[in-house]
Amino acid sequence: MTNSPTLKEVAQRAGVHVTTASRALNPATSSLVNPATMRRVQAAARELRYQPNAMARGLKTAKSMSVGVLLPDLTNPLFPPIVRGIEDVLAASGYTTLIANTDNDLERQRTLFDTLRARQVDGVIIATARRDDNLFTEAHQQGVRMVMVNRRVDQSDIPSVTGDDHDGIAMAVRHLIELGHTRIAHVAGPQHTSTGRTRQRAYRQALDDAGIELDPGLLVTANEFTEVEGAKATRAMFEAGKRPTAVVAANDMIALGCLDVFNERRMRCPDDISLVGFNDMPFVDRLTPPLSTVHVPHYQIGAEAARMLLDRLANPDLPAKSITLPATLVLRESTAAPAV
Amino acid sequence: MTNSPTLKEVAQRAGVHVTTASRALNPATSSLVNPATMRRVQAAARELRYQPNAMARGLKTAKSMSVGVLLPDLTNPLFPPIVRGIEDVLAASGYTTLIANTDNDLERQRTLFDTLRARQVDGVIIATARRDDNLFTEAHQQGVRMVMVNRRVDQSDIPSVTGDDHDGIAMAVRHLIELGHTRIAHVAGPQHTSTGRTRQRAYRQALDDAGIELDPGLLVTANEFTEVEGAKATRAMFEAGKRPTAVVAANDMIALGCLDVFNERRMRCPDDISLVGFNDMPFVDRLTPPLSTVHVPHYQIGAEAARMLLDRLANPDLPAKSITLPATLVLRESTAAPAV
DNA sequence: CCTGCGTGTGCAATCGTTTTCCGCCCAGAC
DNA sequence: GTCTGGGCGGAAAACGATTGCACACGCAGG
Repeated sequence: MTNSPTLKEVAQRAGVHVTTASRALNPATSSLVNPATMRRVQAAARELRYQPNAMARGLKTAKSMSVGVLLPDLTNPLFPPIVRGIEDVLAASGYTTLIANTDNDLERQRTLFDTLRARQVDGVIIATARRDDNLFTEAHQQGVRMVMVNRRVDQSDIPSVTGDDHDGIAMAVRHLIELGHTRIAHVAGPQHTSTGRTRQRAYRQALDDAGIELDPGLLVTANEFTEVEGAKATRAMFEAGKRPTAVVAANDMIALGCLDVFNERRMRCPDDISLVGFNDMPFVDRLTPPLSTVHVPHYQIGAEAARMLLDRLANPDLPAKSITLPATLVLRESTAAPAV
Repeated sequence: MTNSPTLKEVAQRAGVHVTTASRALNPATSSLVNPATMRRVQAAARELRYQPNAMARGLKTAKSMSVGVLLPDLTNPLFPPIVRGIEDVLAASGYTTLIANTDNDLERQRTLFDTLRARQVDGVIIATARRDDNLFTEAHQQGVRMVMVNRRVDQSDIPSVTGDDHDGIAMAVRHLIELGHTRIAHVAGPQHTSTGRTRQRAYRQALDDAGIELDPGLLVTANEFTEVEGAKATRAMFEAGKRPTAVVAANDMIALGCLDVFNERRMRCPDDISLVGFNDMPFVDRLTPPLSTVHVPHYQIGAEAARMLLDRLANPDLPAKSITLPATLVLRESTAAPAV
C-alpha cells in the first residue's frame, strides 16, 4: 500500500545491519544473535509496525506460504464449511488460502490452476476433480503438492480426504428398506465424479444385499449436482411411468429438485413418497419437510485435508494416503413407511 | 512448486536477452520489440508453459495484483454471493482475492488485516466494519485503499457499497401496516453496526410516518446477527408480556431465531403472527413458511464494490463515493392480516 | 562522407528479503 | 604477550522479474 517500513529501516533504527535484523526477527535464526540486540531490533520493529514483505521473502525462500483451493462454486452451501475447515488449520500454520471458483468449466479451471501456480502457491486443495482428470494427475506427477477433498481421481495416488459415500448410501437404502420400501429409486449424480459414481454403486449393492432386484427405470442420473438437473432427472423418471415409493438422491441439491417435482405432481413427502438426501447441507433441517439425509463432516474434511497437505509440504515424500471420514444417517421428517 | 521455467530460460530458448523476453511478453511494452522476435519469444513461452513468477513481478512493481476481503464468517449464507461478485469482477481484471474470516473477533481482525498488508494486497474490501471502527479509519488515512460492503463506518469518507437498509425496512413496515397490523415489533441487530442501527431507525420512522406510536417494549435488540441471539431477544420480548401481531427482523438469521421462538410458544406463522426478514438469503424461500423478506442484491453489491476498488486503484485520488443499491420487498408466506 | 535519428536490443540496477561466507573481537589458556 | 576459538555481526550474492539508460545499426539528408 503506502510506504510500509522495510527491514532496512528497522535495522537502521536499531543500529544494526539489515542481516542482523533479519536474524533477530526470525525465530529460527534468532539464536545467532545476542539477546540484547535482539530485543533492540524487536522493539524497533514494533515501533515501526514492521511487517515483512511477503513477496520479497517468498521470492528468496521459494515459498509463498499460501495454498490454493479449487472448487466449483463457493455459493453452493456444501463448500463454505469445507473452506472454513481448510482456512482454520492453514491459518494456524501461517498459510494464506487462495480460493478459485471453476463453475465446473474445464477451460476456466485450467486458467485458474495456472494463475495459482503463477502465484507460487505451495500446494493445492482440489474439490473439483473428475474421475478421469488429467490436468491434476499430470501436475501431481510433476511434483505439485495437492490433496483432493470430497471427490477423487480414479487410479491415482493423489492423496484425498472424503466422506464415506458408500456407507452413507448403504445406510440410507437400508433405512428405507426397514421402513418397508421396495420400489426405491436413485437419482444419481454425474458419473464423471467419484461421488456420483460410488454413490450409485453403493445404491445398487445395497439393493442387492437386501435381495431386491434393481428396476433399471428407477435409476436415473442427473447431469449435475444441482436442483434443476435433479428435478429434470426425476421428472423424466415419473414421465416414464415409474412409481417409486422412496427416492435416494445423490446429494441434497438434487433432493431439492426431487422435492420440486413432488410438488409439481402433488405428491406429499413423506406421506406419498419418501426422500433421503446426502451431505446434510446447512438449512436442509428447515425445509418442508425437514430433510432426512446423510451427514458428512465437511468442516473436518476440510481441516483434515489441510493438515494432510501441511504434512506433505513438510515432508514431501510421505506416502500418499487417502482418508475417508465416517458418514452418519440423520433422520428427520422426509421418510416414512410406504402408503399401503 | 517444482522448477517452473523462468524468464531467463524462455529468453535463452528464444535466443534473446531476458529484457527483450520481458518486453515481448508484456502487452504494455511489446510495441518496443520487433514483431518477429516477439513471436519467437511467445512461442518459447508457450512451449515451456511459462508463467511469470507473481512474487518476483510484484516485488519489482510494488503491486501484488491481489486484494483482501475481510468478512465475519464465510459460512454465513449472506457472504458467498457477495464474495462471488467480488471475485468475478476482480478475476476479470487479473486480480486474486484473499479471503479472511474474523469471526467478529476484533483481535483476530487486526491480525488478519496485518497479514493481508504483509502480503502487499493492493486494496481491501471490508464487510466487518463497526460504526466506530478505528482500525480501518486509521488505515484509510494512511492511504490504504479500501471499500466497505454492506456495512459502513460512521462519519468517514471511506467509500462503500450497501443495500438500501432504510428503504427496505420502510417497505416491510408499510406492508404490515397495510395488512392491518399496528402492534409491530422490531428485533434489531447490534447497534454498533451501521446496518443494525439504520434498520432500527428506519423502523421507528416508518411507524412514525404512519402515525403509530412506538411501544418501546416492542423494540428489542439482538446482540449479534445470529439465530440464537435473535431467538434470545424475541423470547425476552414475549416474556415481558408483549404481544405483537407482526415482527420485523433486522435480518434473516434473526428471523430464523424468531421462528424458533414462535414454535416454542406454539404460535403459527403467519396465522398468529407475521414475520418479515431482511437480506433474502439463499434458501429462506424454502423455509416453513417461506419467508417474506427484503431482497438485497448481494452479488451486485460485491461486484460493484470490486469495481469501485479497481477504479480507486487505477486513480488513487478519486473522490470517495458511497453507492446504495435498491432493496425490494419479496412477499412470500410469512405475512398475513392479523387475527381478529 | 559525415551527422543525426529512430528502432531494436542489451546492460545493469533495483525491489526487500534470506543466507552463505567471512572477519572481527574478546575471553581464556599457555 | 601471543595464540585459539567461539560468538556476533557485516558484506555480498542471490531469488525472478521490470526498467531507465546506453549502444549498435541502418538509413536519410546535407
